[in-house]
Amino acid sequence: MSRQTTVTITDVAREAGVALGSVSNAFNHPDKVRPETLARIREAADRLGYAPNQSARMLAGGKNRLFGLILPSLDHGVSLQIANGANAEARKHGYGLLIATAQTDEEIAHRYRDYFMGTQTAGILMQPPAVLNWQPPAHPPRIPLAFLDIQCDVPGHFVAADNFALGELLARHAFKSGAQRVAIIGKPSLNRLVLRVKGMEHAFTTESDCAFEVVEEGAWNSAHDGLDLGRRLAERPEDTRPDFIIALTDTLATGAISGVRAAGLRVPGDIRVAGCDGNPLAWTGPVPLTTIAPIGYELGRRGVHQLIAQIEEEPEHEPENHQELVRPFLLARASTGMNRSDDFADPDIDISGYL
Amino acid sequence: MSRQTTVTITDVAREAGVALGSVSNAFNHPDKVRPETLARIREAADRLGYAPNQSARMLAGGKNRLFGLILPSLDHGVSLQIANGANAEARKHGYGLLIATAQTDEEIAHRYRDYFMGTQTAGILMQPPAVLNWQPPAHPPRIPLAFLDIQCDVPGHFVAADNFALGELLARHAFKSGAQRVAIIGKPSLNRLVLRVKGMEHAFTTESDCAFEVVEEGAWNSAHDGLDLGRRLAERPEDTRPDFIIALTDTLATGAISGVRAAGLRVPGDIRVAGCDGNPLAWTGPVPLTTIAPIGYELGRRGVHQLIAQIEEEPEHEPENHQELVRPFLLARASTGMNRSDDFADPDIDISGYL
DNA sequence: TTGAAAGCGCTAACAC
DNA sequence: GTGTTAGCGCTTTCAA
Repeated sequence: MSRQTTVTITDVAREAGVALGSVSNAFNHPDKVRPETLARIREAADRLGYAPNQSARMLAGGKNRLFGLILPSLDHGVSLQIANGANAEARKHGYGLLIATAQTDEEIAHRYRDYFMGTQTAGILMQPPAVLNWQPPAHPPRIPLAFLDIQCDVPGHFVAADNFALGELLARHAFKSGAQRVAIIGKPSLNRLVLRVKGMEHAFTTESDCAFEVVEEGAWNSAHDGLDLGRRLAERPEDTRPDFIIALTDTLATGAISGVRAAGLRVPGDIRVAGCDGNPLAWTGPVPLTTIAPIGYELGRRGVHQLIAQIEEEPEHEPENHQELVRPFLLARASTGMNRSDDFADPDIDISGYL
Repeated sequence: MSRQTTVTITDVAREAGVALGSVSNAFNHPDKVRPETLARIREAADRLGYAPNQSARMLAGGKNRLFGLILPSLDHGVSLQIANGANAEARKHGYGLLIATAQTDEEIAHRYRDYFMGTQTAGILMQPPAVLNWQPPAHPPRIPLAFLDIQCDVPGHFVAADNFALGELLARHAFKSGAQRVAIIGKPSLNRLVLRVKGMEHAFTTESDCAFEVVEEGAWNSAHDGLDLGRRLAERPEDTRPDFIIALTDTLATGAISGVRAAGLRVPGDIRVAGCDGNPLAWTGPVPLTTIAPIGYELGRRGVHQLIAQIEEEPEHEPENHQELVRPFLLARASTGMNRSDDFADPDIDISGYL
């Protein structure tokens, strides 16, 4: 038996000896079917291996308790955290989550977006690719939509870390831990990096008399460039050498630590080093890195909230800007001397807890 | 304008002043439409913000160049690798990939499976949850289906690391590096762990006269239990103390290294330690860990191959068992003394390359 | 409670 | 090439 390609609702109805409509009710409004009939229908469905054709369901007007999440990749720390946060929160509210990765290819991202829209997904979450001055599509979306990990002031829904506050936080950590000369390294080639730098500059100039410089060099996400920068800074004569390095990303920071040590200096003994983006993937170096607590999970959670809010609220007459900012927290560890660097695997850097 | 809920193909046809069928052709068989008409249609579609209703498309008989991937979670090293491998391979063959995580909940996994089947997904890939004696569902699938990270001999398609060979590989590494007394630690509570142990036992007994014992204690994936075991083994009197520890998982191994060091012994100086499952998430300890090269990416790739093969081949009359085994490779690093443990962030443990 | 019938938006086959 | 039409499988009225 069952060498047939497709089992339809009609087959189940025939098998159970009831009308088609009753089978539909059995699945969608079980309370409207007499229990005994319901049992017979379920049993018939099982025997036949019936799985409803979702396309037909949706077409006929069903709602889909499913969100779509479009990520540029799945190997970057934040994306993974977003996926897990969004998944947990969606589940909590009775929704499922489908994740797609677009490999930073706009064309592919569009295709997934159209697919999700075209299958009556309840909402779409999207982390835009890491490009400077990214802008959301002009067309107002036809279904709930929110963008993650991006600060933006055009109409739409956006969730991101408060990168300005994040910059301030790290700057304060630097001068409170006694830094005299701070070097901020990394090219601010993304809006969020620019905001971090602004936050740092603001805190340094208004709250301290600590000297600082911005070394705008190297790719924003290259451990190799970090190593190079770290070494060069460490090799400066002692009177111009920074005693604290803030790297705009953790990857850069990890590289910088290696660079400083390659130049024969100690971290945090001679130079303290901090990262900026709570990226557990970069936490594999010999010194546990001070950085921001990973925030992606929270971004994912809040994104789902935004979606649910859009579903429940009246649609807006005038599209407005909804920017939600998540407050960052510092993770003070050995690389800035705020925590012992012991011999054991530091439980703080069991990264699996952060993914 | 466009305050309308849905834009249909009819709207586009009217807007472009052509018949409905031409719009359909414009999207699905552009070559069947006069270029000038095509341009007019595309422009109208754009202006209206038209996105085809995928449900209707599928219902009407379209094929979906999309695979579904169901994972127990996204925080375990292998799952992430699978996702990336499957994604890359799918893309290469012109398919998309939708990823869902079931949180080890069979019920939810079923729901995603039914969803994928019900949306005419071209095929489904599934990594079963980590339970002993897992078995695939009895119903022969109606669409291409393959299971990843599992060795199984019932009818169906399965892809996994060759865990027996993996065990042999590690055992050989141990006795070739001069081990006299080996302790294998971890409870073999999953089929794949059992196979690893069998492989080790086989290699030890047939190829060496090295003494070995299996310490079946602790959860299979707990760094804490690893620490405990490592410490206890290190605290044994020198004549019964192992000089080589093979942990059944990397998480256990990382813990064990800390345990050995906590007991005042050195790794690899006094005791060498190796892991077993190429899980980059566990590579955060102070000593780079010898283990198997991460294999998940390859599992994902091969899984997609299996799916494509099923799509292209004739359906089988008699369902057969197709078990594909991926050959494991050793990643020899400092924890077994096969590689220098230098001061810098070891490029080998830049885990992002393995995810 | 149940059964019959009207579409949902689209594709493909057909006639023009 | 272009336009017309018959379903795809299901949900949801509406009568019975």
